Amino acid sequence: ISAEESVNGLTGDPLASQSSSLKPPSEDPSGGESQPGTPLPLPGHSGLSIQEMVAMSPELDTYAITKKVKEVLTDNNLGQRLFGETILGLTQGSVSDLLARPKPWHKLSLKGREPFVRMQLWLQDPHSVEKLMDMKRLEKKAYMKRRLSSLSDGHSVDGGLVGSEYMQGSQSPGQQQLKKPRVVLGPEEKEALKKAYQQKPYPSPKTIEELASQLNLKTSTVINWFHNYRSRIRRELFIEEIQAAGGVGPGSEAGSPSLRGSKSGEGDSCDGTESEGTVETRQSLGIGLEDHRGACKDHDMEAESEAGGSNNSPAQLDCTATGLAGPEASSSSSASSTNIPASGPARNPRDNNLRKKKAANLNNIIHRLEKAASKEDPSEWEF
DNA sequence: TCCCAGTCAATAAT
DNA sequence: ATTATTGACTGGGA
Repeated sequence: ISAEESVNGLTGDPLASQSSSLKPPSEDPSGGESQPGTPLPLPGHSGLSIQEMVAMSPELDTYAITKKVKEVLTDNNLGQRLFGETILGLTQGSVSDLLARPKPWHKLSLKGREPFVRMQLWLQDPHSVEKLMDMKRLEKKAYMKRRLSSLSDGHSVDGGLVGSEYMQGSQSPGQQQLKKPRVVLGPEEKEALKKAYQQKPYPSPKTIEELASQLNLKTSTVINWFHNYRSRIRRELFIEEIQAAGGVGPGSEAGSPSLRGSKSGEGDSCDGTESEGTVETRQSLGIGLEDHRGACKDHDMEAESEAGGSNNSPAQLDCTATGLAGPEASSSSSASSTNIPASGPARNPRDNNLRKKKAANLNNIIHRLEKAASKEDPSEWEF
């Protein structure tokens, strides 16, 4: 009991970033008063806003922090939803992502560092756990209350809250179907997109358009997919960087690029008959992990190679759909014919599609370099 | 405009 | 019930 959280004076907070429009859900767990845009309780501390603290934070070991946080949470049976909502001001999904794949401190933007600073602060707080547990109890109580009242009272309670609408229902008078159906790409579509990515991480609008129509997807979906894929690949690399450097735990050496296999899964296997290794990817994590940000300038220039492709540099196979319906085809994917990967035996038990990711990233880098090289003076090539 | 970093939020997977 | 995944959105850059 005793929810003695000294909410203290709100830290001025000049401009609350964060705008977010409506946020219907987000039930407010009992009494706790919290504004949608409020920077969160934020541990007492001096009267600094987090932003200020982030700005002067000394460089934290994000990996160690997330590791510790995960440990504390599991040890005490605290879920990441509660933790995220209460301590970080983030949703469960974001927390999960953050804890599982923290980016190294130096690659984080100011905003991106914020959650880590909050976590650090939380870890330092001697009562961190108790406070969270209190919150949990509080929530449970509120939940029980609701249940009980709806049970004994037999019905609706809250006076108008939540206007969530279901959708579905095909018809309904004047309906605006305001409830995104949530696009879900089928395995084949992802497959095709990945393939396209490997040849061209930065497809031209033309190519995107083409992919979209071939896969029967909205253009924006394809664009989004590329954006997401690129950044997620990038992130994977960051992780490697951390693990390779960290001296934590037994073993863990620097030098031998041994990587624990990520989950298998991922049907994938792009290599067709053609050889196996994708180009020489033999970079034993040594390349420039620098942050060549802002070093390259670029003008546009896209060399497109369509069909007849005869150019290509690295190894590559034909692109376009992977045994996908042709151009049109109404059909609604789904079902799918468990495609038969044609190339019979996937002779590759030891997948490690991690290599592939690296290769893809190399292509990515190459892409940028080429762009920079094609025009303008090569300022500085750093290697 | 395109890109990216951060997130959200629906829904898959455990 | 939680945690993991992922298409889409937002805001900042250039």
